[in-house]
Amino acid sequence: MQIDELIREIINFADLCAAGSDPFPVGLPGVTLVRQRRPTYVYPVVYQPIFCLVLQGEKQTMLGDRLVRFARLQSFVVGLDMPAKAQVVKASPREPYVALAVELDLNLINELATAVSQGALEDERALAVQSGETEAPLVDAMRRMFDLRDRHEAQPVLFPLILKEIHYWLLVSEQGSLLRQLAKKDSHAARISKAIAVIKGCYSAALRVDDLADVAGMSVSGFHASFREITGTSPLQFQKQLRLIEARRLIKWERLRVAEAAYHVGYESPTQFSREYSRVFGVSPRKDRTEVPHDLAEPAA
Amino acid sequence: MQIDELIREIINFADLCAAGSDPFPVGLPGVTLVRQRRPTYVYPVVYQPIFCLVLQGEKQTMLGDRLVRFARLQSFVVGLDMPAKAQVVKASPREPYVALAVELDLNLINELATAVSQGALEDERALAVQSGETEAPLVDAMRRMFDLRDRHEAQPVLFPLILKEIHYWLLVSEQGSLLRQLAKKDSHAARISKAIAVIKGCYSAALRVDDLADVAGMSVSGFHASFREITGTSPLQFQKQLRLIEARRLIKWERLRVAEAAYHVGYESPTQFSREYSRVFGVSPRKDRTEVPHDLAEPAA
DNA sequence: TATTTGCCTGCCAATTTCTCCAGAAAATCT
DNA sequence: AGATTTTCTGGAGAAATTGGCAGGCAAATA
Repeated sequence: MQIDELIREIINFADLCAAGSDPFPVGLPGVTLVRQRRPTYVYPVVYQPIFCLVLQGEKQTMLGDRLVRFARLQSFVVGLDMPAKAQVVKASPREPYVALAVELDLNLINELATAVSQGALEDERALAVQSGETEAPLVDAMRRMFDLRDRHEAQPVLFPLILKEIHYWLLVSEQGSLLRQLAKKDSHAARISKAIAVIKGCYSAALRVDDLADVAGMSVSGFHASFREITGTSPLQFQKQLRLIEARRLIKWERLRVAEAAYHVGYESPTQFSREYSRVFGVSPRKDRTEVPHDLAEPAA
Repeated sequence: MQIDELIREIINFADLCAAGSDPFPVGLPGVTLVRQRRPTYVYPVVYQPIFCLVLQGEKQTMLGDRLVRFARLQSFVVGLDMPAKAQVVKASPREPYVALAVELDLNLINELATAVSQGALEDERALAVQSGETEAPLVDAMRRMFDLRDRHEAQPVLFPLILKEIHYWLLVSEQGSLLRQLAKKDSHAARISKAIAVIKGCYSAALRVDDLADVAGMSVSGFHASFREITGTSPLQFQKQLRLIEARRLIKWERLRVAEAAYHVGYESPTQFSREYSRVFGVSPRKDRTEVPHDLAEPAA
């Protein structure tokens, strides 16, 4: 079966590039391969719009109050920039967690959507992260895309085509509900997306929820409800996550002092910053700064 | 008249067991006798499905915004787990408030309902607590049930029969509208009942009304409306009552510290907890903890 | 006497609940 | 079928709840 072929192929490739655990590029723009030899702790991430096909092992992510789990041949589609918590739950050196991811291009989605949507689209429940079994044509397209990685002469021509094809299949797949919504002007999803862009754009600035609702063109309460429905969190929590994740980066990798990091991401009181930091990461910022940065991979609890 | 007989009999019995004011068992499972020698303050209770026949004195209960009053030979039927406020308003040492109560078994109700409902049931207005004059066969059945209390040899055979009979009469009585509705799958009452089960099951967890509505299979606004119609209160108030009543128990009887009690019943901020507690009980939690627990019975205001 | 601890109160912004209403859908009647 | 009534849904907006924080008080502790 082609699928097993793809899996074997990719896993071999991953073994060769034993570069480590962080996602690493495969030679195609926007395409990355993720591999983990061990279950990990829960770690916070910021997703971008992405399509990720799990080939081996299992992973779960938490969006606010929601928990989704992905196993072999399942996949997830993220349609929005989203902070989340992820955890690889099944992985071993013999059988590591392996997944192939492609960044999505929302412009491309919009473009395709106009061509696709004849029938009036139903209002489906659209979540920021959709998951489920991967439809066969998608797996196949991913395989063909992956095969392009060292056909340098073919890439410039074929890669855009396959990318477009993947976007198409996603758009019409079951998991594509959010993408379809996003393409629809004035849908809730599209409005929330606009608001999220604002939050991301200035996450270190003081944020007034009223203004966001305004940007989205919704009532404050309606905005809250939709926001939660789609992202699984409230606007403020969303922003807080972004802030803290960035702060952590500043602290662990840029070695900023705690207070500096706090101010940098928009906190006015280092006290408050410290409290929230500890609550989210389980470690105080001071500690994170002191300790040597280490690999994500850890024996699972 | 047989009724007077029953009353005299029970009152005598109650005098014998001068155990005090709390409801006390009469030797039949699920059957209790309530006696109060004095009017009481308003006190919060959590009803279970129950049928309660008032024999002497008067009592009133408040469900949210509704006030119902029960006097001699009136009775009330509670079909749902319901927090409420009760108050004995007419009682004296010479003529105490006396009532006989039987817990109801909703499974039994369902069972009987299928046997009973030939005619398509009308949609009647169904309230969580129904009250009114007690129909004669019911009083009679209650009398016969009460007489079983010391016929230990007859109990195993006759008690289930009488219980069933009582359920039957309730189901067809005027006060049985809620019971009839509950038995009907997909009725509003049945849906709300499901939601209430959820609330009760985890009243100390963060609860989202959207989800409750989901459980009930109704729109949020429809859910609100139905919930209020049946219970006389809103979902949040309902949950809050449960929380605070439990918290009060923890504070007065288990002697938990205020903050602990707050966390225990699901508040994340003792501040807020304290505020609400005072509002509902008229006394700050601190005070309730400090003061010696005392009897419910107090001279009425 | 000074400090600490536990709690209450007021204030603020965020979040959620809840009412109300218009339009859609379903049921009922003609 | 078509008309009418009833019921339901979804959304806006007002109102309430919530949690955080600062200030204060009073009892317990040092």
